[in-house]
Amino acid sequence: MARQRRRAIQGATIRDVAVRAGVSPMTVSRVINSGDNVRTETRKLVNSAIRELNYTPSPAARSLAGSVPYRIGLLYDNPSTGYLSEFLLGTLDESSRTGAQVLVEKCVETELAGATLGKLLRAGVDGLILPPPLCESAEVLAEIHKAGAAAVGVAPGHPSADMATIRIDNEAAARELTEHLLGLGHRRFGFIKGHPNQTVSEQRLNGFLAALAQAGIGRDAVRIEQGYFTYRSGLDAAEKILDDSAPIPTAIFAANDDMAAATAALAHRLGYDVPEDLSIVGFDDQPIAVAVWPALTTVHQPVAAMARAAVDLVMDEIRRMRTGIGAPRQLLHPYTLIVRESSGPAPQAQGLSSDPAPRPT
Amino acid sequence: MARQRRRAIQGATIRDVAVRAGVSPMTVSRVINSGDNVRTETRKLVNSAIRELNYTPSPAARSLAGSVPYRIGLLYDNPSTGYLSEFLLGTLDESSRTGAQVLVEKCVETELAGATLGKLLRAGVDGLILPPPLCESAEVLAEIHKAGAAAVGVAPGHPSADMATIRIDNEAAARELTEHLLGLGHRRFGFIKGHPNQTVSEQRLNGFLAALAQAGIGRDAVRIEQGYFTYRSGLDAAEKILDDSAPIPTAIFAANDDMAAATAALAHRLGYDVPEDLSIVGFDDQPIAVAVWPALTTVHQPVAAMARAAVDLVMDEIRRMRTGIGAPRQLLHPYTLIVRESSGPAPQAQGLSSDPAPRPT
DNA sequence: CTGAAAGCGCTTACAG
DNA sequence: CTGAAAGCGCTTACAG
Repeated sequence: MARQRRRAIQGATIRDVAVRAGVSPMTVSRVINSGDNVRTETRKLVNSAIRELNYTPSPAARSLAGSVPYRIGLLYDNPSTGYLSEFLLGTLDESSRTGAQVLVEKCVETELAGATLGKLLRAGVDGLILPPPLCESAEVLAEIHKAGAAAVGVAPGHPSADMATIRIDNEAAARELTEHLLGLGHRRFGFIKGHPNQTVSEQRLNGFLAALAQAGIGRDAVRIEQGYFTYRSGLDAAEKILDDSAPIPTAIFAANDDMAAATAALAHRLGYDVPEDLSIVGFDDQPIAVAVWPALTTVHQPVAAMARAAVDLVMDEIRRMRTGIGAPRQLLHPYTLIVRESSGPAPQAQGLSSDPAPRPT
Repeated sequence: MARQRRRAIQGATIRDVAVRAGVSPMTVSRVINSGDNVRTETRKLVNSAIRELNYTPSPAARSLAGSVPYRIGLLYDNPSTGYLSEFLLGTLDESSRTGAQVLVEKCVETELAGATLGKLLRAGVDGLILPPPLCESAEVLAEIHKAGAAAVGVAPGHPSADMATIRIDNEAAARELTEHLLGLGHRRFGFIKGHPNQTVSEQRLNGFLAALAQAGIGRDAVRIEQGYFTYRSGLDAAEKILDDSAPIPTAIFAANDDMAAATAALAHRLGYDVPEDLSIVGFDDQPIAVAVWPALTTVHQPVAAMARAAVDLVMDEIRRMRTGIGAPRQLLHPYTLIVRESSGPAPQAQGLSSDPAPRPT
């Protein structure tokens, strides 16, 4: 009779919550799943019991009991491995915590996004997480909408009426980073743009230009080149800026860290000291930012946290699609300016330098 | 009464196997877990029933019934982001499939591995997955052993009596890659070693040297430099090889792709054509191998598959630790030689070239 | 809107 | 060496 079973080391179970809230386990189940068919008052009671007990449903039990599990698709399209690894870190963390099942699929070519997406949908995916640049692919979004699946876009340019989004304020961040450079006395700039298929590229440029405009610096003191977020493209763009300009800028703002790292590498090759002769700043705070020397001044984008939020949000969205109530949520995450060694006082910082740094050989 | 429950889409259950074998589910459970306390004949019966029904135990049910859920820790120490992202991809995939809970923790400094590990153990982790180089950290392994936790080492140098391991045959792969170069007529080589804290570095070198020895090529035709698996270290090593050698080698084997990519970049900078003047090969087949131009000839290491196997294996190990029966499993995964554009016929391949490529400027 | 019953597939703890 | 019973934490399918 007295079968002793060591109590799971875990924490509270659905029964504990039920007892605490004075309802049946069934009602708790309803609250954590759809929230539907439960009186508002009851739901509140249950929710606070959940919070007090710090209850998390057991994924194993859930999946065993045969609830249609939350099947989430993560469709990605060749972002940098630095971004991807941090994104996956956050996803793994949160999916483990919540017991969500995540199917990952790489979209080999953007043109094939539709096919890859179809594969996920056929696998029974209820919702999708779309990191950049897929979050802005009209084709992908249309397909998802058609299939009636939930979606969360990570780092799109703008909030959306059709899907939940998680973003940072790229324009404000770029402005702040530029103000940092202005504060160091820089007055002649280079800017390497991001890939044109992402709105954030434009926003980072806009923030940069806004800061310059506010400081009264004319467009003739700025050399802008197109990049595509890759190291290679950064190298090409930096080459154009550093080879053709006379005098060269005293600071270059690259729209991401990969391109900033490439710019630093090229600057060294050309014999410039960073930041003595040339300050360089990036964006994103990816691993490469501290892997290079000097470490890059940049804007930290909380990629892992955004991925964690995406997992939660897509589960919310799946529930929302099932109940049909509410609108997709739009989250704004905080960014942080990270000042490291790649930015320093402008050379001859007596205002508008008329004495450009000599071009070494 | 007639409660219809949709039968799990899955396949056979433990009961199906029991019926087929004419035993109770309990006996089947014994067979799949320890194999102990079961008559040899009975075990055979059960095993063939398992095979015929293609039965796989449900991880969710196991974890639920076992009351102690499988909590797995993934401790990593700063591998390349390319490796990490692929590793996480595999981990996410398999943990999602099996319902295992994975806690990921980055080990900021190798010296602090103990502390980070303690954190995971306190969080109730039953088993650990250790990607390189932690799989070879004596301190970490001792700590795990002391805590009585299960462990799986991914890509250590050798099988281990104390933990399960998943490896590829690095020496054979390096030999095969070198034979590819020999087949192209190369007779003067450079080799960039991997980080000395990993046995695989040594094994890749050994495989390389073994192939040369077999081809009757003396050590004087080989220039070996130390690298540390990073792009930066590859640059430094390549510089030594290409700056100081006269004549330069016609082929350079870098112990991973990052260093091979760096070598290619330096070669271009110095005005050499790859593979016209110089063939370059890497190892691992990470994303950077196809991101650079020319794409790298390399050895594909199935990192994602190894990570998936690690998740399964650590669950096996956790069960094994609980039952105390059996020995840790040692898995060997297949590698694949991938020939791309960075390797080609040796210049003036009329045997031992006495007419070295001119050094361009 | 809410709950009692049955069951998901497996294991632990007993009893032979 | 083997099995019947109870239970892991949750959900589905009913019944109110």
